[in-house]
Amino acid sequence: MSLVQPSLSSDGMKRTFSERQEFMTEDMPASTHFHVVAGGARLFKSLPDGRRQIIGFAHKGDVLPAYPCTRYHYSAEAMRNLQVVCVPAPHMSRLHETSPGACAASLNSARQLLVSLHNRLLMLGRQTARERLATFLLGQGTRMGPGELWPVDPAISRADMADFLGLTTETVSRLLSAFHREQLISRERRAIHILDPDRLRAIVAHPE
Amino acid sequence: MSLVQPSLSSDGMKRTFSERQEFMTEDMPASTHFHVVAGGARLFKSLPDGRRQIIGFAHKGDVLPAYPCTRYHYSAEAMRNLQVVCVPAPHMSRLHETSPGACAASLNSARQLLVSLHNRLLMLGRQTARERLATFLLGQGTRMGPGELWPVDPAISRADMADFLGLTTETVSRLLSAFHREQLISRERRAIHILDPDRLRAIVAHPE
DNA sequence: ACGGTTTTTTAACCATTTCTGACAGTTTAT
DNA sequence: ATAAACTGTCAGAAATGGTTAAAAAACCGT
Repeated sequence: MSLVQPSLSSDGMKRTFSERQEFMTEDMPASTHFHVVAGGARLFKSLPDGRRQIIGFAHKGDVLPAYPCTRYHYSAEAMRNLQVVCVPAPHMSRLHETSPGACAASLNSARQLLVSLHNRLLMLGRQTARERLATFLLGQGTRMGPGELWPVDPAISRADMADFLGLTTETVSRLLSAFHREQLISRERRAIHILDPDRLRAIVAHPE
Repeated sequence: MSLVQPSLSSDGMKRTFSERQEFMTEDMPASTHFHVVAGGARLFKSLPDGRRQIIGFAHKGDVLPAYPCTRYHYSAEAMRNLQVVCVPAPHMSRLHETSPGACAASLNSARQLLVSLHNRLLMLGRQTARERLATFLLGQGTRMGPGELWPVDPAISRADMADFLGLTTETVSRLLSAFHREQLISRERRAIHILDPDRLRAIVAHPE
């Protein structure tokens, strides 16, 4: 999600969380940054009645910063096993004050995030369900690098996709079936593989 | 939108744009940052078929940064008359390298933006039209400060609201009428005033 | 391998929101 | 002053996506 900052791993407390463990919640005092060392996490916000929006996924190398607030403003939950290094907020602040490079790296990472969030605003506000899912699949596919048949992380459930895309699980399921019928993807168990990235890209660019 | 950085106004070229002038486009090389001195701007992304999503509005004091990309990734258009100071990207980079304070200020501003964008993801992905409009009105109202009867900037058209909220002008129009019937807001010409912020907040928190 | 639980898929139906088109009110141009 | 253009409002038809319900598939512990 953000840029790698290897210097962080050296100090700070290492912690491990198991599947589904919520290690950061919206009302928790924001005292430490989390640097993901292994595994993944889903980041989300919820409404009082249970509606959930996934903000993004964090992977190895990403940093979940304690934003300039007294409390975190989203929650984070471990996917698979998760290893993080906790960096105390004051420690990070000191680093930013003394090392311009570190601060610039954080700024760069924050701005990368802004760019991707702007794209997601457009997606959630103006794209159809079909376009959103195609975008999502392509985005996930590129994460894994080319030549690997474009798999989607099997730890991401239909409910996760729905909460990421602002849809319901039923709609996601329906569209995946449609994509399968159209030979755009293949499905075996939970695993999804992209068969025809070009036609998926065409869906994103100009809807039918 | 972002935090004020008064040091920027001192140098850099001052430019003025008139109503509706698009001074920044998605495919333009990102060579300068814009520091808003007076007036306002709408920031948006568009799809090839014309669908538009407003990313946000920029007001006096806000900085529109050239993100770490070769091109801007959204467009910006003047509302009313707009005065900006253009700060060349290399100049800003140098400032960030030499002054840790300046870099920290930019980082802080970027992170503030991230927080508000996360909230907007939740809004666009999971809230109803009614909740979105109530949220928007309250957000606009607080901009102006309390005690002023909570006006909404009349330069923001129905189409702007729709493109900000991921709705159509008709839906916005209908909901404004509904809010008016329910005595939540008053309307005279284009001007909107919030009459009952508490009940609007109730709509945001728990829908009916 | 078995039984129970959870997740995913499918289908029928429904609702919110969009789309289309018409009209009224305002502003701008002639 | 009148016409033209734009913006906002309203109403009905259409559609996308949500809701509900149930079956099928996958998963898990024993």
